[in-house]
Amino acid sequence: MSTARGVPWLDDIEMHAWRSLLRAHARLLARLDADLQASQGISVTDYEVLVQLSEEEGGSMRMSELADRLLLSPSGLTRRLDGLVASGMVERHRCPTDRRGAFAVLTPAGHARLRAAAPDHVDHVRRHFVDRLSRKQLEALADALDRVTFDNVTTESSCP
Amino acid sequence: MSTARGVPWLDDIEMHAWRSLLRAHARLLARLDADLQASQGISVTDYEVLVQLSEEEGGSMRMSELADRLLLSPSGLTRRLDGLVASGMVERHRCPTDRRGAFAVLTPAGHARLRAAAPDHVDHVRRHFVDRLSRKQLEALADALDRVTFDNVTTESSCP
DNA sequence: CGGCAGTAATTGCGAGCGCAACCACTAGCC
DNA sequence: GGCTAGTGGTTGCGCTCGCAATTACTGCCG
Repeated sequence: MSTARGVPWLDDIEMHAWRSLLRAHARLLARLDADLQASQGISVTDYEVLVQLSEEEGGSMRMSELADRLLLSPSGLTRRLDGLVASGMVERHRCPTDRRGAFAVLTPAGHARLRAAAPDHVDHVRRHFVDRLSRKQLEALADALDRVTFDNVTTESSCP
Repeated sequence: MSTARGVPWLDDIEMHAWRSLLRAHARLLARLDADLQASQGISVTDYEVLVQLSEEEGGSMRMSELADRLLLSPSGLTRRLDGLVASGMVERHRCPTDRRGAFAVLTPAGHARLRAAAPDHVDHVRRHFVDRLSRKQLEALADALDRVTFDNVTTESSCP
């Protein structure tokens, strides 16, 4: 069976894979967010900011770089950082060599908050995701999903 | 290496699988939404409503049932339907046997809109997702993701 | 029958995010 | 040097969504 344009419809297996991806993502994120909020009073998105910064030398990263890693738009990051700055976990520093630019810098308080929350979050991710899959399944999952992501950057590539 | 609570940290493979899931979902949805919006002027979320209704006998479904299938909260669905009703693709019908309830019903115009958009959307899903994976990979993906979803319903289950 | 707990859908409100417009600044070209 | 194109980050605005409160109704128990 084909669509009007000759494209074959999705069969059961294809549809199943597609819907499973949507469902797994939605439920997993909702669950992890609820769990971390309940046990540590911090959202997963804020937590991810702290993680990214902590992985960088000096706990410091350019805004644009940080936005890329968090899959966030520049404006989204600006406002997310506002909250973290307000609660003293991150500071903004002007870039000395390019005065347009700014760094997000992890404060000692932010680092402490991350260290306090990390064990719980890792535990949640294990319980709801990692520990439900075998080693081979994890590798296969990552491989398949990377194949999907590859070349799916949002940059327009319309060459007729 | 373990966290303070004795939970082992995620190793490279575990972390890779986890981040790949987040990235694949984010990029894929952004891409499909942009593509369908560009080619058919309809959002993927609106499209999904039409799909769910069309799969039901008479193109009609209870609000709560529809919300579940779309992974949407009741209030979210109410407002999403407002838009579709305003553009004439869906109607609300009161339930005759239970006057609290309502049905969302696909109109002929909504059905036509769906038929017009479906080939394009299926094509996009194929190009960015399904056709990038082998049959075995699709099955493995669905299986792994279902294992993650299983029992991850948002219902609280806190029994000490 | 009368009251009351439970349920279906909607509405008020606020959080989070992206796009487009907007500074502030850099860099290249004359 | 001065002008212009381009870049990094922030702000105005609007959209989507979830939670909590609300409305309208059902169904049960006395």
